[in-house]
Amino acid sequence: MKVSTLDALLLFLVGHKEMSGYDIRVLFQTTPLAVYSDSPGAVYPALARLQRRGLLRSSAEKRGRRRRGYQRTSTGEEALRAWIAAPIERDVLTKRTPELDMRFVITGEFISWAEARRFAARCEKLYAADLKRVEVYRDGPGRDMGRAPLAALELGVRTIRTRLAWCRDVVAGRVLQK
Amino acid sequence: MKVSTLDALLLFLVGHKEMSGYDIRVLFQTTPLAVYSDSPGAVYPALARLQRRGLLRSSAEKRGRRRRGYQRTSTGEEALRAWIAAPIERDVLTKRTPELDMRFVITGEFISWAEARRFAARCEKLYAADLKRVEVYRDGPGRDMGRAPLAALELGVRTIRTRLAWCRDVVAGRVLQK
DNA sequence: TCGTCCATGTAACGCGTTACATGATTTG
DNA sequence: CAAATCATGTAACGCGTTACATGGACGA
Repeated sequence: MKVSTLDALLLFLVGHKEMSGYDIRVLFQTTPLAVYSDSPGAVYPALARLQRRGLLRSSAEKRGRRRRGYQRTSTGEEALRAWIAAPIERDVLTKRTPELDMRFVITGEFISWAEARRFAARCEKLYAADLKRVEVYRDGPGRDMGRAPLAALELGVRTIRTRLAWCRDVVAGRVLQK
Repeated sequence: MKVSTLDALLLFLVGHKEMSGYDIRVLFQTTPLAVYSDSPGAVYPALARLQRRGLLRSSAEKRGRRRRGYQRTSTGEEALRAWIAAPIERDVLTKRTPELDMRFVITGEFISWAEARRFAARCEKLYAADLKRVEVYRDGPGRDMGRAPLAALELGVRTIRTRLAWCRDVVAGRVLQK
């Protein structure tokens, strides 16, 4: 059962503690980690889709209140575990980093910190390869670029270095010291 | 005349040198700077839309060949200049960085390197403010987060620091030395 | 009861994705 | 001429965006 990143995030949040669409919207407005839209047109349909697919279940009405609380089903848990265990696609590394970060967080909270470290270790290897590739491009076909593209490429290199170093620090347990 | 980031990139590319949809697809496949999809279902409709809006013009058929070469119209140039001159939205800084990088490159190539530096200077100020905001969050409500979210937040901080330092280097002319 | 939050939803629209369908040109 | 490659397009689908609609809860 394949799910999107937003789906996975919703499955994670709702399983951790019963939540309503409104709760999620508030959460998305107030924490800097959630990169997702808090607009009703994004959240409510996403929840409804997950319910229709059987990954979520909703307590229709609690105490006569008109508030819809969602919980994760066992099928939903399977889907979430599958999402966490999926291989890391290359383009996620540099082009969809928020997705990668989200996955790290969910892995750490839903599975274990140790598993999150293993995830970081895998990313480290991929970033190391990626860094080489970009540097090769910069020193090869990148030669005849203008100043602005070259500078942007340099930013790309630095960004990968930053993320690579962070992975190493997570693996080595150096990341929460300071 | 409002245009998307992809629109702006197409307007830039096509004005620099007459290009076909296929040329653009090949470019998107081979350069690491272009974050955009090279799928025909993305490129051709985008070009067609721009032509329908009068921002691009196409030489129907060159020498009986069935290749559609696009050029920028004067309206298209206006739209591109407007896109470059637009204010920098906050969420672009951290949530849609490829867009920001693209804008830096286009500014440098289409206007001037000096203008690109001014753009970097504006980003620098915004990043400095952003860094403070995220650090405040980390030391405030971020206190009661788990290890993984905290580590992700740390990555966020480092990423902003990297981009901030890059902006400073661009402004100071230190970015292409080494 | 009137306004103001809380809370959920829906409709129109744009756009990207995947997949398929061609036509034209080159190469063997 | 057949096969590969160049080059353009379209159709179905999913999903996010903006904007609007609704309806209960609660205080003044």
